Amino acid sequence: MKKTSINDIARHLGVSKTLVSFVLNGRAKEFRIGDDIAARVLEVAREMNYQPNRIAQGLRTGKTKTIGLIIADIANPFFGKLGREIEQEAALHDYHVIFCSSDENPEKSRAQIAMLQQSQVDGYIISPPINSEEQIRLLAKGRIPFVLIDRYFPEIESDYIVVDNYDAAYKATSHLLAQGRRRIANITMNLNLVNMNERTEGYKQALLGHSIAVDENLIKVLPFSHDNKDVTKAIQELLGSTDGRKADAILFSTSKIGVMGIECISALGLKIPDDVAVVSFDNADAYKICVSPVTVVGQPLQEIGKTAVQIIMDKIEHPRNPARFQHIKLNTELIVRKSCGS
Amino acid sequence: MKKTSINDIARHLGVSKTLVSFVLNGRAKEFRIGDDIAARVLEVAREMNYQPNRIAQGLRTGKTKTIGLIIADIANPFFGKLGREIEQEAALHDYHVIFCSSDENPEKSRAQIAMLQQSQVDGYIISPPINSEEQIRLLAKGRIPFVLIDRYFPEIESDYIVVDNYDAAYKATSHLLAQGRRRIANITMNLNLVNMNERTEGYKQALLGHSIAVDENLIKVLPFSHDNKDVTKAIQELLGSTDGRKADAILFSTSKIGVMGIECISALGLKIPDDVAVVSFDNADAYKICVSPVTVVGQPLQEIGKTAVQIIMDKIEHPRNPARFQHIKLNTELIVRKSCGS
DNA sequence: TAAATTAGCTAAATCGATTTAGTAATAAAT
DNA sequence: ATTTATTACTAAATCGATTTAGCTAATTTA
Repeated sequence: MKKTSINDIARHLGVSKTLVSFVLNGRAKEFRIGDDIAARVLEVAREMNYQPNRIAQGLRTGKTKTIGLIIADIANPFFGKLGREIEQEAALHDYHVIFCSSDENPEKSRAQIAMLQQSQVDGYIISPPINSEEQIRLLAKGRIPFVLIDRYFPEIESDYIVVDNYDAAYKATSHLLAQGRRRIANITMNLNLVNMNERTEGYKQALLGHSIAVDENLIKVLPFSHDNKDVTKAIQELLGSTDGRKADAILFSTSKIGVMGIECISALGLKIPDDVAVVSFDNADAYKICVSPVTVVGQPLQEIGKTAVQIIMDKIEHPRNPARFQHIKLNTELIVRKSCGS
Repeated sequence: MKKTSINDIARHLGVSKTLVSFVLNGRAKEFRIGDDIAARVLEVAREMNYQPNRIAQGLRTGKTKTIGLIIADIANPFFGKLGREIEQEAALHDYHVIFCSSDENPEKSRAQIAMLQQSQVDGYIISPPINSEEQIRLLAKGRIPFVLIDRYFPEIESDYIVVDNYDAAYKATSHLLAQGRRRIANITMNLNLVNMNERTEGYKQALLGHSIAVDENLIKVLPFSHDNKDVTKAIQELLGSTDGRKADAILFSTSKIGVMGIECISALGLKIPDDVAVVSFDNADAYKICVSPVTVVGQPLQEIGKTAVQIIMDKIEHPRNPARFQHIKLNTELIVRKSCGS
């Protein structure tokens, strides 16, 4: 049972495949195809269950109706939710998306971009790992539409959609200060990532704004591919000593770190918020049912995803020369729960 | 800066594109291409940064090196993790994957399958919604490789990979019984899904096996697209009355329901495990940092994902006629934490 | 009535690869 | 010296669409 092609329909009706193509593309009027034969084509196409071959269309038109998405890890709910929004918005434009998890590894992302290029995707949405500047620059040269999300490279001209990380961390830290916390720690990861860096900057400025000196010992930067051990060590150093703990509050810069961190805090037998207050980036499900539900910085995932797709679509449909780049910075929302005291 | 094609290389070297194709496919020896010219081709290909056009290859060879994945929701960590495993294993075979979230909606899944067919994917991995039997049957007729995961249709001949849901629920329920619980409830969703049905069957048989009658009032079947309200209602009915609660334990059949459920339990001011013991399917992150960490039924996601891809690859590479179908049933692991008492 | 226009359709090129069938030149065998 | 093999390569068909250029017959205009 081979698939029906445009040729099969043409042969079946004794007309040219040109005619069939015109009709199926809804351009019958434009090319003065007779009403009766046009109707017959549609009818036969349905009868024979004709499905256009997108690969063939793609070869001829240069459009695959596919966008490539590179994120750190689709198993991470933050990216999962983002991916879902992107998939949904893309579907509205009759596009589908190839998901690639880079693990924040520039070598992986390089290989993934290459593969997506070979597959002739029409556009890319990328959350670029550090040290992937060169790949991105190359992409830009290739004139293939792309948007960066979550982070960006200040030195590269491109479209990007991010949240106001500085402001978000500033708000979160201020909230902790307002609850009377003074020795506020920050656990984050590789500060070469702009977004992480901005978060820590916002945290520092909030402290300074309230006339509190920044104590570098309270800032724990985890190695890139962190795991439970790294988090445990950081928490130990901040809260471990029995006589007077170093910190009375922690700002987690990602939910992956935060979830592990809270696990450690519980393991140490400490209570949130009594022994230590907690705020985290990203509104993970886990935070809702936590020992004491965690106050978080919520990101507008739907808007990020939707806008990213829309920018890509716009670039695909209206290739501008020279390009004008959109730099979109969205606001976050501090969702107050119980982890900072009442 | 247009992309380099095989023709460009051929022209540049004054040879035929046939020769170039042979060399680039590593079939130089096979077709007796001279060593020197073969070396030159490779050299020039690198210099000109040649990237094969997979779309063109796909059209000619009929292989797109793409597999389509249809799951309920990529934002759901269960499917996110599964998707990640599938992506990873596929990459090993130089395949990539198009993700589609069906929301358990058969109409969506139908449209997604159609789109994937048009895109000529080489194979499908599908977690089929209820009432999608007809689509699956059609796929089977089309001779395109596919595997079902998480659930299957007993009446359709196909490959599938599932876990032993009956056994998993039996073990989980037995564990609750062993902790002295007697009024054990089950909150699940649409029982037309085989996997959900098997879970509830395992639950019932465990009760009967311990000479406890099944009380249908303790089994709450949530509507298909359930949300917080549905869960709240179920929990209310089970635990709401102040005088003597109906249930002293709950088995949640999915983590999505379970996480919401625990939120409700907390909202009612009840304590786990003192007021009610809890076991849930799926080892969600949230369960690790819960008020009292939740005992769960862990599924072998890596094995499911890996095996699914391997079966698809095998079918793509060795199209068998007549087909022989693999029915794989994997074991689960009961991960005991604190939510059932000590 | 001849020229110009329009309606309705088709042939063939094209996208970028793969693959079959073949050719020309040289070397080996008879 | 002729036939046969072998070596090194190429022309052209093909996959399934889109699209340009053009053709014929009927109709309108001059």
